Amino acid sequence: MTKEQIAGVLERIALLLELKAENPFKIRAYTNAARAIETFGGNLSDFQDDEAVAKIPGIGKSIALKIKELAATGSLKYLEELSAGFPTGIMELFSLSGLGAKKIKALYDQLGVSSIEQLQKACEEGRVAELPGFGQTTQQKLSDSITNRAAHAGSFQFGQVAADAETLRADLAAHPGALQVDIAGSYRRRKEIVHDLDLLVATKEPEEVMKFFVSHPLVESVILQGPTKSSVRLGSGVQCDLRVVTTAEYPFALGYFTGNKEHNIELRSRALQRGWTLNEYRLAPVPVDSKAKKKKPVKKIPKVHDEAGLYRAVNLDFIPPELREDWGEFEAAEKHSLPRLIEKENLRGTFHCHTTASDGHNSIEEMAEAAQALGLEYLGIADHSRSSIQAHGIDEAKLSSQIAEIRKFNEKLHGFRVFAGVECDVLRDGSLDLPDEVLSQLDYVIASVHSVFNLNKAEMTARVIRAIENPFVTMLAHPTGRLLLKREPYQIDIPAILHAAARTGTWIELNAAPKRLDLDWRWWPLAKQKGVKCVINPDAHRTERLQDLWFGIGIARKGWLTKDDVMNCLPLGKIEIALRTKRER
DNA sequence: GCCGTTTTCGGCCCGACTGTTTTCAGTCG
Repeated sequence: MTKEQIAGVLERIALLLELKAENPFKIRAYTNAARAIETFGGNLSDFQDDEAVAKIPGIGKSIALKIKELAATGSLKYLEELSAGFPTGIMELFSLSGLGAKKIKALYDQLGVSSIEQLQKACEEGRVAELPGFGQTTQQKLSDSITNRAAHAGSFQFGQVAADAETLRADLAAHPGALQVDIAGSYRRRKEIVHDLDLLVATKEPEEVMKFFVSHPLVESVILQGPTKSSVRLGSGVQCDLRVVTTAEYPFALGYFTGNKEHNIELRSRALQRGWTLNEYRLAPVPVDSKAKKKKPVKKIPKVHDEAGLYRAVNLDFIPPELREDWGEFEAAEKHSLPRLIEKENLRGTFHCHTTASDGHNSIEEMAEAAQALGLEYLGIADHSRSSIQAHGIDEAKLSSQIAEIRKFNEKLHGFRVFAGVECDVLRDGSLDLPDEVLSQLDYVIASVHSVFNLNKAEMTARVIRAIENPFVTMLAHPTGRLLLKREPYQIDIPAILHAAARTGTWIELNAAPKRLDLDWRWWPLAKQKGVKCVINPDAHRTERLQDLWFGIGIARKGWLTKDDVMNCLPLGKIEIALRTKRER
């Protein structure tokens, strides 16, 4: 049984306990345990070892035994007993916004509603509005919620919401009443998937700013509106919350709404150690507790004017937003060993781009011009090889003429260079789609898997390792083949791939296209530890998409990478040497 | 049900907003 499946069972138990109106802290214990299992990164091959499982913070004896039973038998008696009290369909009601356990229980007990379909019918017949505690408005909201639930499912690729987010940020910043504006939340942490947008404004005119926000043209409907907090639904379907605070509160609110839950808990506990409580508004002395036997000496609360001041107050270096995942950043910030993360300006060129020769939409000249406009010094052209029929892959003859075209084009350029490459398919057996004689004429080669995704882990891993053992292969593109929210990664042993990449000196791509963002940020610290170099590529099929490099920078920062870890931060002269050195290994 | 560098018992985050109420329960993040 996988971690995810176990976590799913624990979450289900929590919901059932909620329906039974159990002790809320017991319910939270199950929710916490689910999260603990999900995010547990340690080495635990066997969930049947209940003593080891109980050592995971948030999991105790009782839940560890239930996990053991699950892992051993695939089922859980406790869950079956709990489930017996309710029809199976009732759980889906939790997915509707505005519906929690209490209301679901009331609908079930009094109307016999136990599925979304039955709820819809009850709303249409006006029976919901007649229940005590419900009314016309609630009935209408539930009905709307059912109609829109597919569109509001609530997961978006970062790139799908970025344009709206930046428009709102800019328009709010232009409002005369807005003193400071940021997009906080998972967006600021550059998560590859976001569920909502959290905007924050410092102002002396909260009502004016709120009014401006809820009537913005991107807003489709207003979910709730108050003096300090409003929530709206944008036309794209994403929910967007705005919090309004004073300038003095701003750094606390920005910190509070940026860090993930675990990061914030750690930050608050550090404040508590010093005798302070931390919330989204301020740092304050812990309220005097009459029951306390001894009084803790309270340190003087320092003045905080910005986020850096907030971290300084608890003896930490400033932690960049991308790292606020409770993933080792506190230890590093304490030891002053946080890396100096890569920035957009560090990029000097990029490699994985397509032209009209295969499935791109622009010519070599147009792509080169766009790269220059972005301030880059070099651009690699890598069209698909012949096996990628769907992408109009090119054969040896076409590739040869493209190489000649690029060489000739370079003669006209000054201070900028186009490199001739190819995105060469890795065939089923790990051999490459083009012979070495052809590959040797190029400046570099990208190896990519575009077919036969369904191999088992061992076969896929061996296939890719064979490909990158070819000395002409410079880099491995999108190593897991995932398409965020659309296609799962294929089965592949990433640590083994990284090991092989370190051995052969092969660079690993961080594909910056927002639908991929592959290799995932969670693997980059391991890559770095093994000495594997990163290359950030936009996989651009048209000039505008070169700007996707920006998404790649966000993920590289999340992966703790510096400019020294990323090959395309090298200037032109040095990258030319690096490309030659790779194939001479 | 989990946890403990004061505690093995007694805490466990809490503030914002809405709708249905006449002072608050439910939901959300």
